[in-house]
Amino acid sequence: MGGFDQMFSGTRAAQVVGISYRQLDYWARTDLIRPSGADASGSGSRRLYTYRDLLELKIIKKLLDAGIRLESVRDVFTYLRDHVDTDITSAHIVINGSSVLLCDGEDLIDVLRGGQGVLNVLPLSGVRDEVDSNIISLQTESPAPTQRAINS
Amino acid sequence: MGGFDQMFSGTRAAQVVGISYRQLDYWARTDLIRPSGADASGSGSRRLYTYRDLLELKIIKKLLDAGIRLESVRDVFTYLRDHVDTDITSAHIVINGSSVLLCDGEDLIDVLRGGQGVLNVLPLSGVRDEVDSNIISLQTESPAPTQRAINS
DNA sequence: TTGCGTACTGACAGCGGTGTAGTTACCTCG
DNA sequence: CGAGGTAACTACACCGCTGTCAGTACGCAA
Repeated sequence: MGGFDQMFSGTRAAQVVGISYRQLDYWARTDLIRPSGADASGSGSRRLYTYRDLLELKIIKKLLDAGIRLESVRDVFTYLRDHVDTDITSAHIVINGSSVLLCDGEDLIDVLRGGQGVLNVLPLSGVRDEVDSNIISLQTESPAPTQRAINS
Repeated sequence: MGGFDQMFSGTRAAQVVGISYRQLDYWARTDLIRPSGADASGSGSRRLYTYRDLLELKIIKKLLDAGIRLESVRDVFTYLRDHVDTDITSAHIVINGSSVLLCDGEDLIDVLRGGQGVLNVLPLSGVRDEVDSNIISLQTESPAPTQRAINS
């Protein structure tokens, strides 16, 4: 799947990730996740989301589906962006109160064993697969317009 | 700590657990957790919470503190009460979507390794300790009234 | 350039959860 | 029994999030 250079409109991004446009809009307006390709610039303009944006959107959705409050998800992403530079598709995200780790293997088990509070553990193994799969199936159902590399 | 036969008023229960009375009241009214000793029967009446109620309240608080939505916590407790009979102070609560497990040791690691969605893991090791400790310290600050076995 | 499609925008409603404050009535003590 | 303290009750406000709908204006194809 060589979708790294693809750009996705707001509408398409919401479809791929499986959220409502309203949610996407609200998250962008309230700075949870803004489109990296192009931000909105008024009525009728187009947001452009990168492939990496879509992965992040999917992670947010998974956390919400797991019952995490959006307000907590905000804290998680703020922390992640300030402290974690590595590729977000590796391993597991482990949320321990206000700290967030990326770990796997024995590290993961250590964290688990050492915990006193609630841990939220999100395996990232399926995130990319699901996004890729949705990009393809939606492309089949409603192909992108003529212009290259824009999914809208 | 031989508090198993103790009864706690609503006010005291909220103090011990570290929540507002408003929260406790709302949770009781909306059936998240009702007092097992005695339910409210009108203005001026007294709720009575058992020690086990306090443990459950504490678990709820810990889940909320971890950013879990109250609505999700409701689902967890509904499931727990329907499916899990064992002593709730053992091991770890593992929430996997809409299913909830109590497990520890290798079971815990198996669940973790097999997961595709987000897991919420709550170690129960400290719950009893914290509740006990708070019962004692609050008893010292503001002792129970003369009537025996009622903490109010 | 024009016209159409539609993405963004703004407004408002509804819901859940929590805080605040006043009222009612129970409970306990003297 | 009566009085006082206070727990339960009720009302309402506020906030965050999500859904719905109508208006505005951008973007693209002809």
